[in-house]
Amino acid sequence: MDETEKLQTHRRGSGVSTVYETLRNEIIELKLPPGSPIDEQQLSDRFSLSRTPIREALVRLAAEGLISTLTNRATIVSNIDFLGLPEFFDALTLMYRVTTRLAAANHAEGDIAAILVQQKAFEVAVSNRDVLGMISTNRDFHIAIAQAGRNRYYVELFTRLLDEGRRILRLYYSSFNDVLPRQYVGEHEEMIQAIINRDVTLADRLASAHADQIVGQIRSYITADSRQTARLAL
Amino acid sequence: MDETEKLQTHRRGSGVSTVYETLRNEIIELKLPPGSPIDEQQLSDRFSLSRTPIREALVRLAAEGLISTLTNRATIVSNIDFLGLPEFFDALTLMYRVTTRLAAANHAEGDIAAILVQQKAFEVAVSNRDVLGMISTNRDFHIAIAQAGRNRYYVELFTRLLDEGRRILRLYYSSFNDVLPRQYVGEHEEMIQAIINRDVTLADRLASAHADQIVGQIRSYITADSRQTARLAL
DNA sequence: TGTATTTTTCTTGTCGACAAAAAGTCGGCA
DNA sequence: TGCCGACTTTTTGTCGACAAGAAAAATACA
Repeated sequence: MDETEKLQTHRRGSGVSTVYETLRNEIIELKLPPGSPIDEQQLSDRFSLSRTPIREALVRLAAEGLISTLTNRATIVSNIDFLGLPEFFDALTLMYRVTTRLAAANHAEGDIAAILVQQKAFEVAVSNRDVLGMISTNRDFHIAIAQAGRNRYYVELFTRLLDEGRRILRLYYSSFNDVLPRQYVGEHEEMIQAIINRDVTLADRLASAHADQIVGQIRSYITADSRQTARLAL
Repeated sequence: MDETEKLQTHRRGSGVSTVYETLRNEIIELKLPPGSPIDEQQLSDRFSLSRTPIREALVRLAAEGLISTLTNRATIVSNIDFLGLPEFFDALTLMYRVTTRLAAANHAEGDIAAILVQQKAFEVAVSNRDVLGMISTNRDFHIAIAQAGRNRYYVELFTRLLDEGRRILRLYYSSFNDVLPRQYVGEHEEMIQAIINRDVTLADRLASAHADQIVGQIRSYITADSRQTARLAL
């Protein structure tokens, strides 16, 4: 780490949040890969803070499941649990459906505009073939929808799931081609229209199909047979 | 607080968990009512610990939303958000359904036994007219079902929702009569049978009805018209 | 040379103290 | 008497240091 994070003095109380958010981002963006050890002393030097606020930030990350702390031993970035993937897909699909449904039912003044902003950003990322941008703008788009649904419990769980999804997708982002993302743009537009029309049933159906698409795509990445010798004639 | 919590020396690392769990229980059981201030110094004395581990426990509680911390100012037990109750009911109902469904689909060796243990405890609480016991054993029963469903995301959210529900119910526990709880015993038994038979559809329907019951009951408590002068002839 | 045991080192968990921020208090002034 | 500003007190956020536990290294022994 060659970057000296903050040289100027922090405002009292802002330290923990800064550390928390910075580490959170680095974990989700795989800048800190799963399994990598977290050294408190090192972070203390990096942020020019005592170990106490560092520790509080780590406790918050641990509560979110982003890091795992072995008592009295090391603390590491949580591994991606491939065995738990079916559970993950199930919950993700349910949240896609529920949030889109609720958005159609509950959206109010300004929600649509917020959703459109994110959709626009997603479109730009797609046309730029900016794969990492697609992953993160797609997340923002769906969170905007969730927020329009006005249920903080769903928003919170969905955010966690989408961020966990970002970690997984980052592993395979080189596998992205540009045909599926273009399809997503269209699906997003359909969902927005259904939400505007307050067509709950259609919103649900579209979200469900959309979720199946994404889950299917992730599945195909993971199970992709990358053996170069597979087609070898013997 | 006349209770001296722990006089003997703690095992290293066990301190935070102890404080966390103790406070968590006291918050959920309304022993620490919503809005009551949390004094770090006081807790430090009570648990015979430095303020550092106390603080880490508080950070965890804050991450769960059980306490609210005003930066540089006070930290208090979170208020029960009555305005957010519709969201709460919606999420609670969904989790009732999803967990019972999954339990019917995924339960394995030993799960049923664990569920029956909790159901037995609930029955005992009901026949003893132990209202507080009913509230907590009912929670344990449904968490046992959720665990049989094998989805950690749902288990986690459901646990949070049920515990938040315990706080609310405690406020009205004096309103409990013994007719509804007896009905719950029957409904629980039906749900168990559906799970054993792996009848997903029936499990879903029963859970849905059960959730409606409970939500309706809480609603009736909250909106109960307790004005003594209401029937006064004028 | 391989294994068991002790020693060292490193990291984490805990502590007491200090500093900053806010609330509360007191006195002055209109 | 009522309001405003400076001072005091209280509580939180941060710090540097120490102690315990575990891993790694070094040593002793078969």
